[in-house]
Amino acid sequence: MTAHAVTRKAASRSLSRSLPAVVAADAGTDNDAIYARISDAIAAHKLPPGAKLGEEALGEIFGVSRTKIRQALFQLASDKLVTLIPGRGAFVAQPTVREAQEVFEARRIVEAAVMTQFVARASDKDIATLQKHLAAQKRASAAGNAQSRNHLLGDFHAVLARLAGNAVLAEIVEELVARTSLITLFYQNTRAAAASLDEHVTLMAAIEKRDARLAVKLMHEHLTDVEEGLVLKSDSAPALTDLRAALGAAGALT
Amino acid sequence: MTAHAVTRKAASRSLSRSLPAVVAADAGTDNDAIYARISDAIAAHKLPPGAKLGEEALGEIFGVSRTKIRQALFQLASDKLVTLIPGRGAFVAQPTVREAQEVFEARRIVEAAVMTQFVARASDKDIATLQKHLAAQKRASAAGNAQSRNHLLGDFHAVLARLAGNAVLAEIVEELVARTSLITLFYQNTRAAAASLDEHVTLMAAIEKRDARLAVKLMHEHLTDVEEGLVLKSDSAPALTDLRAALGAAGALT
DNA sequence: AATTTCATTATTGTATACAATTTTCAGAGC
DNA sequence: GCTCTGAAAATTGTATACAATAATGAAATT
Repeated sequence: MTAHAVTRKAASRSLSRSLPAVVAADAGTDNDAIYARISDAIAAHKLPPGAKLGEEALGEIFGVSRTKIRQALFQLASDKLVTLIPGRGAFVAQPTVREAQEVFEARRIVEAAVMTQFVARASDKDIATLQKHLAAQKRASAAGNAQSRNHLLGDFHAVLARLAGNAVLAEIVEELVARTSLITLFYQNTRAAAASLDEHVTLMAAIEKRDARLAVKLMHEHLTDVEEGLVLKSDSAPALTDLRAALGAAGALT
Repeated sequence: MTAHAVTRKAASRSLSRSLPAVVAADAGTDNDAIYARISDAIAAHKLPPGAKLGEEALGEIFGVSRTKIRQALFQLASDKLVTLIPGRGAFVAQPTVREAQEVFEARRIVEAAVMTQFVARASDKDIATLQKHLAAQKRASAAGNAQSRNHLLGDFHAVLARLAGNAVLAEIVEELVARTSLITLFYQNTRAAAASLDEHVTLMAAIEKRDARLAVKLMHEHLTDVEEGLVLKSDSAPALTDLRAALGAAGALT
């Protein structure tokens, strides 16, 4: 009984699951497929912060009972993507300015360390993997696919962390990246995503030269740049959304 | 609808809930009281790694249905204290050597940063809070209460992180501290806990002098010392335990 | 005697049913 | 017209029931 099975989160969260696949339609109702679909919808800005996530409504959309929906919602809450208000239900989280700052501060700390480790330990194959990922970012950006591009821009950090070799740190980064995507929705992003891509390119160059000090410095600046691109949005969003539309109806009877 | 309620984890995990309280007996069956009781039992080494956590058995002990037990188990799995094997059930996690190393590496990175921030931002009141906590550690140690002492030794790090002002980092530290307590069970701790206490005292001195550089260095060394105090245990534990005994029977009909 | 097979038992996974709470909104009162 | 009250509706919280899967153990076969 060595028993080191998935701890659920590890299996589900992996942002790095291949990019295109079927984006909208029915992607099965496997246990954490529901988690992934809601999470993706939030990351893709289909579900605005504050949106009510009714259990029965979600159950109808996914064609499962409230039981599984609740599981997914609890997990999303544990990842801070959803806020549970006892007796009232689940809502897409609305990160505060303070929380946003703290997330970026945490990312600078953790990802700087991750970068150091990556440059020190990475094999040529690891670097090649990262290069291919960067190429995919460029393609999505050139193709004008904003959703895919944004997903990949965040995923780049997750992949880098995973390749750095410390799974504990990698999971922390993945969680923080997911929260960041929610933050970028809630606060206007004045900087073009193109700037982020450029910085990834510069970062990659430092990595290829195995210049750890430079790479860490660039990562730090990159994250600060992204944070500074955010500004407190004037007011808040509508908060009421058609769940079925946002999640790309897949449930029973149309 | 500002709606920033508890996200469940935040409310439940806080190691810092006051120390003594009722340790064994029935501490209610509030939603996350169950999480806390199981978590504490693991941290207190009442439930050995590998122990089966049957849903029905736990339900009887706590006097609730499997529904709530399942919630708690999922949450524990998300915190890596419990391993869920699909179709087989829940077991107290058995951290690998690799995982243990990664946790300590992560702690060094995060807690060094936390220390920097604490020294920079802490008010005199914050430092006093920490001093009082250190006094409690000394008392528990002097009293020979191993369980309370161990709890407080870990809690010290969590309190420090919480006082440093970044809630995101604080939660990460709390999670890592909880995992550490599980690790220290699975691997022999050759270093006496007294050594840990000594290092906390030294750490506190550096903090009082507001010597950030020294405090960070000491924190780094402290965590490395603790890690080096661990050795791969000869073989594994019994893995079969009487749940009711471990959790301090509180359920119905004795 | 050891191993395989298969029915039995136990446990987990999911759905449904019921209880408790909150929301909604009509109507009374000011 | 506005606010307060309270019953009805809707939604969440919890328990139970059923289905599916895994563990157990006895009988049969080699």
